[in-house]
Amino acid sequence: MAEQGTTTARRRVALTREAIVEAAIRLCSPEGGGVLTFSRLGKELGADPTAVYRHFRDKDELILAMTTVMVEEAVALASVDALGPDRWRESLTGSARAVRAVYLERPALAVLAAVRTTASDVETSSVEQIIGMLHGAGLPVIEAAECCRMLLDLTLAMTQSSAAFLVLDKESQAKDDAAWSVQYGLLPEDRYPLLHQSAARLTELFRDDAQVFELVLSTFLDGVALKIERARAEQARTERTRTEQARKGSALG
Amino acid sequence: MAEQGTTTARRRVALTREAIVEAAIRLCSPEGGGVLTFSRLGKELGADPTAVYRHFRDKDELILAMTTVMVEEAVALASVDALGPDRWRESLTGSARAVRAVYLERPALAVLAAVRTTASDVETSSVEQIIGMLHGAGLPVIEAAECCRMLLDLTLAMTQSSAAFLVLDKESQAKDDAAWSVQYGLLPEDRYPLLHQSAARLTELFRDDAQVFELVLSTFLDGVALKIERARAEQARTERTRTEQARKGSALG
DNA sequence: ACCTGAACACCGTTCAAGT
DNA sequence: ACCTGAACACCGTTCAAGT
Repeated sequence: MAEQGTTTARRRVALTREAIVEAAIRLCSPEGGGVLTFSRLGKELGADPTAVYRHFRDKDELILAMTTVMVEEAVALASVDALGPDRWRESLTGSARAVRAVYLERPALAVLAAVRTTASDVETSSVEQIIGMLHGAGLPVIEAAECCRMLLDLTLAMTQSSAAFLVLDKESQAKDDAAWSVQYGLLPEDRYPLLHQSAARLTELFRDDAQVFELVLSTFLDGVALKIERARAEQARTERTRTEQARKGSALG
Repeated sequence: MAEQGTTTARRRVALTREAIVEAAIRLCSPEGGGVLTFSRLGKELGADPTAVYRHFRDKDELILAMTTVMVEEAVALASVDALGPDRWRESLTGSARAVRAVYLERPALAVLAAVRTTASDVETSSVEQIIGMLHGAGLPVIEAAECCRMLLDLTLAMTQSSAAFLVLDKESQAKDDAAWSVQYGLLPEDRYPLLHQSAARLTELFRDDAQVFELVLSTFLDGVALKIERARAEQARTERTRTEQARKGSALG
């Protein structure tokens, strides 16, 4: 009998920063309703909506704290399979998928969080780890850092875009969906022969943006692989030159 | 003396769909204030805020109309330099940059528009054109369509992300900026040697997300180039086989 | 037929008052 | 020290009333 009262409000929880953040994150998941307002948050906590202001300066500060928690969860999930430099591709793919999955569990938060920076320790060491992996694979440090940042931006941006669609009310979602289906179904073959030919695939991709993300990720990583190959070739070339010069030097000396 | 009255409201315009959309788009640009509300829109039109409801069912319908206009502008700008299949890379780069530029001129609209679909004719023919170019470069039609969709999603997602930051109030922007600078400046070298080494570059990339976009775009297109090479090689292989079989057939016949 | 203005529900936020 | 509840400014939207 931990519960008391007959209201629809959730169990009364001690109002701490952590309890508030936890409740707020819960509200952002589809099961929690997918909307974050002070009114709903107050009900979830069994307290007055404005009580939250005793622990957070404003909504922005609350969102920042929520984001930190979510990022830490994503990083923990992502770095589980931190494989060696020879398997950088699988590692990066796994990390990107983990971030996306954790974010899409709370679309309403993902939309709010994607822009904001959270300077958490665990995130920092994860970035260091990724740079190390790419560097170990053959990329100069600066270039490795660039690739890490690109992957992060790319993943967050596309995830946020998916989240934004999930947050739309059902009506708008249906409107968008219908627009695509109808449009691609009615394309005149003589004016748009190629679109007509690929309409089925394009409709499929629209319905499932996880697939688009996988394709983009794979294509992007192909580009990274190319950078690594080039870097290795360059390194091999300079080493060969150095060896030759050394040989020449010893021959002359 | 076209102007009259002493209010801060703009010139009184005949209330048509086009006039409303034009005014609304203007409000979304930084010069226009960068915020779209019915109140501000009414003032801009010199009419009662609720007068807009005589021409648009709700705000969503207005945003859809605004998005259509902006997309058409972007497409017009993007297809100016539609070069041949041999220069697909420059064409796609130009298109992506054009879309990004047009969207970032009205960050407040970009944020609202990025998810919504607008089935405009001019957009359709632009997509057909891009698929044709990639197909001409050697990609099978379906794969060309996939690449087109990937590029579009990628560009819109990253552009929307940049727009979301521009829409943040100055205070939050400064907070984010400070967070990055401080964090990367204070990283202990012994724990984060690689991050310490690339801190300057990472800070630069954070400050200038146009640069990140260019890098991602280039890396992604490297991946597309690889797909094209593979497709060409595959095609050459099957053609050779067919020729050999034809030769064998004629030798046997 | 089109525009106006009062009204409503909802949002984030403030502040004086309670315990 | 922490929570409550009335109040405020602002938002999108509705609707009866004007012309």
